[in-house]
Amino acid sequence: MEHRGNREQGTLISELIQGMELAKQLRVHLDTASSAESMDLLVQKILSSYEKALLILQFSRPMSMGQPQQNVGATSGVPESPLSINGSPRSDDLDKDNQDTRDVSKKRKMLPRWTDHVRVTSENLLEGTHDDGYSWRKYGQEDILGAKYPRSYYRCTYRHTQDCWATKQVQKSDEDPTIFEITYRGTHTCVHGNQPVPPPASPEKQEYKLTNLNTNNNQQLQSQGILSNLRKGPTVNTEMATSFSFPSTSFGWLKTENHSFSPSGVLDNNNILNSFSSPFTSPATPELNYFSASQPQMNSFGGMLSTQNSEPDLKELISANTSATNSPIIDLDFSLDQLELDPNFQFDAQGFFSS
DNA sequence: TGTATTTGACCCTA
DNA sequence: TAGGGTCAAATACA
Repeated sequence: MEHRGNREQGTLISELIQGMELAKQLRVHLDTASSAESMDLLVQKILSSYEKALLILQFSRPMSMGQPQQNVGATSGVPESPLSINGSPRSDDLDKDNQDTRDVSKKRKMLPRWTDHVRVTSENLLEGTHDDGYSWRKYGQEDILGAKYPRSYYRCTYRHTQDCWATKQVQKSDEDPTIFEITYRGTHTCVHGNQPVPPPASPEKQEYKLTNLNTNNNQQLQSQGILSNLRKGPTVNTEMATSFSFPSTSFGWLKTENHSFSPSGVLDNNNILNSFSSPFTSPATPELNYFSASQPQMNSFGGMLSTQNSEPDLKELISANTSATNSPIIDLDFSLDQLELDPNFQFDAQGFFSS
């Protein structure tokens, strides 16, 4: 099944690339005012390629991409109690279906993820002691290859009692030991936090992420209620910077006196982040983090196909997005960096995939 | 196959 | 006794 999925991915990529190339040719034809017949032929080829790609997606979804329970988990950050099926996730008598469920529970790559950088002061030198408004229980610590300091793993204290699947990883920065890099995964669904617990990202917002990341129009964001939903972030007593889990392009946010956040200078004036109004509150919900993390080098495909995005995170993002929308590209798991999309080629995520 | 992540058992502490 | 940290082992993933 794995091999079949890989083969389908390869075919899918080929079809999409072919479609893109044909679109490029069509553009050349348009520029040179070629005959209507040749352009019509190209259009037919393009449509054919994308139809094939969509067919591949549709047929492969039930097998390798369509794991509804996984999608639900990705949407809300709360897998549907995968561990409670047999009592123990390590049971060797798990049948195949349960094996799939267990896969969801183990490395929950689908969960939205973002990273805080917390500078520790004399007031809280102990790692992980900063108050981010939630109750955590440490469940592991591991030395990470190439890192000076071990990484600690925390999960929500109320995982079992309230089925809250939020986790975080805390690791001391190699460069600056006074900074702890805290990576959050999933959103809290428990009600024990010091702060109001944000509801899981709604499908509408997830859809918004997919289709509107290529806009740097602050007014548009506000009109859709996105900015107004910004929640005050972790209440940390320390100087704190927040960045996001697009490793190669982490954006820094320096906390200011009034507990708001401002760009730390990584981004230039053309960046989408500067289109947000200031003061900017700490990202607290994944969807907003991904908004902030959307790349300055925007291009097509809803603005998410940045060459700077690391592939795993990009796949995460896409999965998170699509899982909430029942889009045909659910769990699309191909190497996006193989696709060199023409900057002028406009994917209309909604229109394109809904036909 | 090596590494990262998660689990459950065990222990400590308030 | 409940809650949290430590640790070895299991497991997923690249």
